[in-house]
Amino acid sequence: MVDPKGLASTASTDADAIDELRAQWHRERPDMDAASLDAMALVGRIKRADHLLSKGMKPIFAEHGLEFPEFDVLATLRRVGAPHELTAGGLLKSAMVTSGAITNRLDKLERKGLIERRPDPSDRRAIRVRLTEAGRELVDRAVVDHVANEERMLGALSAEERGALDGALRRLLVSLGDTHLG
Amino acid sequence: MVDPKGLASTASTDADAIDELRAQWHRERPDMDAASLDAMALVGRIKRADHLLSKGMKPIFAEHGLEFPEFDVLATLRRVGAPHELTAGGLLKSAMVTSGAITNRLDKLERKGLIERRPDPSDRRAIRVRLTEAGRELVDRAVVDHVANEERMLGALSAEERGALDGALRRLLVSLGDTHLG
DNA sequence: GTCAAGTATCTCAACATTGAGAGATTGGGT
DNA sequence: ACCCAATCTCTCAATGTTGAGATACTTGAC
Repeated sequence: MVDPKGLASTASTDADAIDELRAQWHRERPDMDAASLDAMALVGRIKRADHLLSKGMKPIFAEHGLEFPEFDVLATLRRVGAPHELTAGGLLKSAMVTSGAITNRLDKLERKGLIERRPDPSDRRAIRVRLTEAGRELVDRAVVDHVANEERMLGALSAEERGALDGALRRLLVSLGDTHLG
Repeated sequence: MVDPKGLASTASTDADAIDELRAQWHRERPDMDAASLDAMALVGRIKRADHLLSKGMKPIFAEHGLEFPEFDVLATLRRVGAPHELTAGGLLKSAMVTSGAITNRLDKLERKGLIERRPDPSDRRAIRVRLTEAGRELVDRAVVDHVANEERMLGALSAEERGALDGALRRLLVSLGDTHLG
């Protein structure tokens, strides 16, 4: 078992699944240098963290009769402010999915009466998607439970650790060009 | 526009899409406290980082005729070492997907001649999945390009930043119980 | 030994997404 | 005015995943 971070004497640093993965690659492919393995480990940790956090969110959304894709649309409409309206294209870019996925999400939400579609008065190719009263009430309730759950899942990290993590991720995102929602 | 990190005077810190999202929520729901918004932002950054990194990996896998799910299985078998063999259950736990997904992945890889399924001699419920020679050669080639690409995508971060990010993510993962691959 | 509970894999329907493409509309250049 | 490229949304087949259930086998308690 390698100790890539040189922290064997630091009792507070426990190993995670990715340390195991890195050690396996190091044993099997000793030709890969440390920087490569570190990159692989970091990307792997981001993926696994996303996976576990997403899994932990599901039950909260389910309590409100939603799944993440639906909540994502409702929350996007909610946070742009009254009249809680965007075009399908605006939603698409914010959600980072393709147009087919947005059509599907809107169909589901429309059937539930949480959003309405109306023609865009200034561009007849576009539609305007708007939260219904029921939709606004639901997302306003759901978001409170959702963020409380997120805080709970991050509970093991101190404010300093969260700040460091957040700052480094912001720099990564900026470098990947993720500078705008729409 | 809020400045949640108090870094307005630090010219080197650019805003990303999540800063925009946070500002929108702050304006629309001033009742949500800073810690809640910070948690939402951090989780959002992890999700967006995963999404962008995953998207950036696709073309590399495609160059080798693979998609991520297939590469994931091949890489898991490769890194356990000779004879590059695991049960379907072992693969399932490492990949964090359900049994149906693993069956599907193995079917595809078997059709391509990259893995073989044989009965487990010591447990007749189980199957042993093994890299073929073609599978081992392919994954050994693909992994080199893959990690080079990962390094490239992380290129904007200094070694110190990567270390801080990695360390904080490890602590998060450990706190979420992600301590073993299998 | 027998039986119940647990485990390993596969099957299958439901669902979300992608990616290519169609249809309608817009807008700039000529 | 006209055209052509770009834009906006929807459609649809293909793909991958989940989650429940079926089947076969193993294990431990009695």
